[in-house]
Amino acid sequence: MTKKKYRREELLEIAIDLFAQNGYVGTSIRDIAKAIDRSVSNVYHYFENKEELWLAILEYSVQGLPEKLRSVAHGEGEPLDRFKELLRVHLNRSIMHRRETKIFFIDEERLSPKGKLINKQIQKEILDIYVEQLRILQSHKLLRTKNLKILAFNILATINWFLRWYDPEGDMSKEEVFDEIIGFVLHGMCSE
Amino acid sequence: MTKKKYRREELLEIAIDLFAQNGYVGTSIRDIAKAIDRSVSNVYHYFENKEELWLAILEYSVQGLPEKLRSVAHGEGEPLDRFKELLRVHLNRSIMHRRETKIFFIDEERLSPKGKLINKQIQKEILDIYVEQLRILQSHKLLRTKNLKILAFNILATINWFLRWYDPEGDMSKEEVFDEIIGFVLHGMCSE
DNA sequence: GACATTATCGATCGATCGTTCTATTTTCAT
DNA sequence: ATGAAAATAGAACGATCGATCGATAATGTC
Repeated sequence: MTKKKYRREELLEIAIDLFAQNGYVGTSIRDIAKAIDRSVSNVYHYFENKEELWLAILEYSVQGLPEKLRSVAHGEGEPLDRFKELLRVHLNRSIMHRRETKIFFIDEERLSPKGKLINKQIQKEILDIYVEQLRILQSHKLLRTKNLKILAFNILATINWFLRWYDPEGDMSKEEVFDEIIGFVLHGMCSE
Repeated sequence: MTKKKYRREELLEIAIDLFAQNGYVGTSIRDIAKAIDRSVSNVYHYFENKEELWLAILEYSVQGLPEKLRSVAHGEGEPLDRFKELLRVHLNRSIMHRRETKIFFIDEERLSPKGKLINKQIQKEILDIYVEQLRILQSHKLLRTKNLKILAFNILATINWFLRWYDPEGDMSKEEVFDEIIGFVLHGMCSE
């Protein structure tokens, strides 16, 4: 039982690596099988087809993100502090699931209708969480704009883009970078 | 003479459409040929191979972006006004070359070393332009952070992400959205 | 130890991929 | 009008793709 899970998750791990590096279309079942030194049929033994494998990865990692964000958003404390915590948790989760998060944003247009739907749905869930939190901040007169949706998009832009440039081996610590990003989201680039 | 250019650019236009929609790996030469109702060999008559076609698209559209941004950045006026204009021109250019800009950011990892190099180079050029302008603003004590590179990344995040969510058919005009984004970049989400 | 289940493999399928080849038509300068 | 050059088409190549098949090996249950 645990053995079965284990061998299956080994496959998932390898697939995550390859998908993150070469994308959905750019990764073949043979690539995955070769990388883990198994046969092609072995992959099909654990996953019905290529897209189910892809979706299993999403389920394996990204799918839990909305729930996690919600639990933080609905926590205690000052609204603005909660929002900062939301950003921090989101950033942290992105970096902990770096590969899966990358996968989530590449080749999204190349999935089947079912896959596309799931992808879009998760993205919408996350957007809604942010819009909801922004609405609370707005009711406290803490925001400088009333276009909550665009504001949420801009915030998510900053969060989702950072995986593209952040280098874990760089000279800045994770926390420093997070503070920098959160500062930007809250106050932008200007000093006054 | 113009005929040759014309037929070649017809091909480019179709290729841009398909690449933007299905990505580099997701678009076959046959797809392109079929879409424009020509033969596969005809495509190879105008472009040496698939990647040269891809690079021709970059040259055709995106390659001119750094030059354009530089000309705006080196223009006249107050530094902060110049920077706003820089953002506006960049956003406008993105939306005018919507498909090509999308192409520029998808499948970048799946190119040959040569293609990857060109892609990275253009991105670095653009980043440098922003860092340079931010340095000027910093010397005028207009910035709230000293991490210019991270700040530039965050700004570019907002600009480059907006193509993912902006709907030209939506109820907000282009200019309204631009103002919203520029406001976010300058002052973030908070009112004070 | 017998037996059903699970895991794994190699071979193979038809489809499609990027690319090349040869041949034919069209265009254009002379 | 003629001949070179450019444009186009169709067939084919070897490689690879996702997926399936039947057979074999490993595992767990009774």
